Amino acid sequence: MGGAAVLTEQIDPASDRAVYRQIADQLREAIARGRLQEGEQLPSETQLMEHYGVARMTVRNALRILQEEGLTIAEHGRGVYVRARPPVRRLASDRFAQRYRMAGKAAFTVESEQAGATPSVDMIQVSEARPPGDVADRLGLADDARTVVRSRRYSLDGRPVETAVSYIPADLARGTPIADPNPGPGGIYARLEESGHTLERFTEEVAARMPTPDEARLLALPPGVPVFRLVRTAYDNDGRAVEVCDTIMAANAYLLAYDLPAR
Amino acid sequence: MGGAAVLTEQIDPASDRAVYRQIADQLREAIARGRLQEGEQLPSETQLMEHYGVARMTVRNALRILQEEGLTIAEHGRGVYVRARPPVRRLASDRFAQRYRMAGKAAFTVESEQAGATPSVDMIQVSEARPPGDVADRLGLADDARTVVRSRRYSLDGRPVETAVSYIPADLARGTPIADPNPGPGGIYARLEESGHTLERFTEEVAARMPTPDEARLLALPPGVPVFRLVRTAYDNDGRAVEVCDTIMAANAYLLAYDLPAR
DNA sequence: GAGTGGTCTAGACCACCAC
DNA sequence: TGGTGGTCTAGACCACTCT
Repeated sequence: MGGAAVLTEQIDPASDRAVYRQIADQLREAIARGRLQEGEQLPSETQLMEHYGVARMTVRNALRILQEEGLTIAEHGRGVYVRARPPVRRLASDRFAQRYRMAGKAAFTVESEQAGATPSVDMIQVSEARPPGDVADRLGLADDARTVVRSRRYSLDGRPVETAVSYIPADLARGTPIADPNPGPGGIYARLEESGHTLERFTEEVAARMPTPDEARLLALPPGVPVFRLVRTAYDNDGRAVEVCDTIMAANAYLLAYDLPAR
Repeated sequence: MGGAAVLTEQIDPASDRAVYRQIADQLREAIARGRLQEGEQLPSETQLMEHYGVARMTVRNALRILQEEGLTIAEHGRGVYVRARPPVRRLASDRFAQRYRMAGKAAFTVESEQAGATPSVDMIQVSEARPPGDVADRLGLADDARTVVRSRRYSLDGRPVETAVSYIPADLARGTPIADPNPGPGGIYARLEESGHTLERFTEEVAARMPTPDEARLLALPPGVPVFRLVRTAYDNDGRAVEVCDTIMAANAYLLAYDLPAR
């Protein structure tokens, strides 16, 4: 049994608006007004067909729209449900402050503990390779320079939320714990500082788009959820770029917070 | 005539992967490899049906996937095209610096001129009303306090890119140019500073999601393009929140850049 | 086994666009 | 006028979930 109680209105066949859009409008309205609650099941396709007197494809087109908007999630063999919003992590702009690194904690650990969730990391891969052109530019390296490439996936309470690929110039990383899968307490930023590259500032560039199929798979993204692409560059106290981190984040799991001085 | 030259591969009927996904994969691959260039027309539905030997709905399902991913755009009566990416505006974190306001320019004007585009503003509405609860919280106001509400839509070279709604506590705005549709040179921030509220810092909170139908209409968003929701709070030199600005931005038109100190 | 959504077929008529 | 995509019908078979 689905939420058939919401099936009250009918279609206006004289309307210019396509039938499947009218059905989507009515269901969207029911969700917005709370007549369909988070996690609640929508009427089944069969119920919708019978109520509106339309073919199955028309119903499916309506349901597809809601799914594209990120409002619902279809579960094969079970039904269509109002999507429950995952807990959102708020990333504060001081999350790379030195005081956190001093405590021997990596940024992701700090953020997760503040949010009361259990962090985990998997799919760790470390290699040495030529970086993409835009990364080489950000690092101020020649196109054929080599970098240590660290990629990994972060999860919260077992749910994947973000993938990240870091590029560190090979002359800074080669032969140090930075080139090990486990770089030790405080992460690679702590190692960079120990080797004299005190971190002075970061820049972040934030974009948003729909995920590629690979990204959707790695982050277990349901349809209708975009991703943030966040590219962070770390600079040391000589003004040298010492790391570029290219991150893909499930946009429904993050709120990015920044402080801007006005002067 | 569409880009029928890309129709080389066939479907593997023995594969577990659905036929429409295989077709989508092949077309996506052609786009990624540049065999289908930006702005180029894809093979028509008829051509795809004949080449793969499938029904029209199967072809349309494949094309819908690409559209959801933001890769293509269908134009009724013309064809399906590889989406051309609009020029991206990079928003730097110093865009509210006082030196720009001193020159009598509003932030959007400054950004646009840097990008070499012609800015315009329409749908300007100014009213006085109770703000939403989260806005009242950010402004440190009681729930029943009143604010001047300024909403508008920004366009670049005639293309809408962003809508914004500003909330200013009524005691700061009432009876000043801030409550006029045209607040004068430098915008409302200049007016606030003239009345003694020197701006000290801003906070921005950035989220991304798929647009509502209203947002898609106002921003003329094609399918598969998410929006940024950016909520900015302005604080004066007494630490008082003097404005909250709630902005919806076409995510394919913006790149947000921030500086983070490492201290 | 009954009910759900996922995939696919084979048609139909329509609205829009370019020639 | 012919080709394009947009909408809709009426079926079919399948995979998955729950009981």
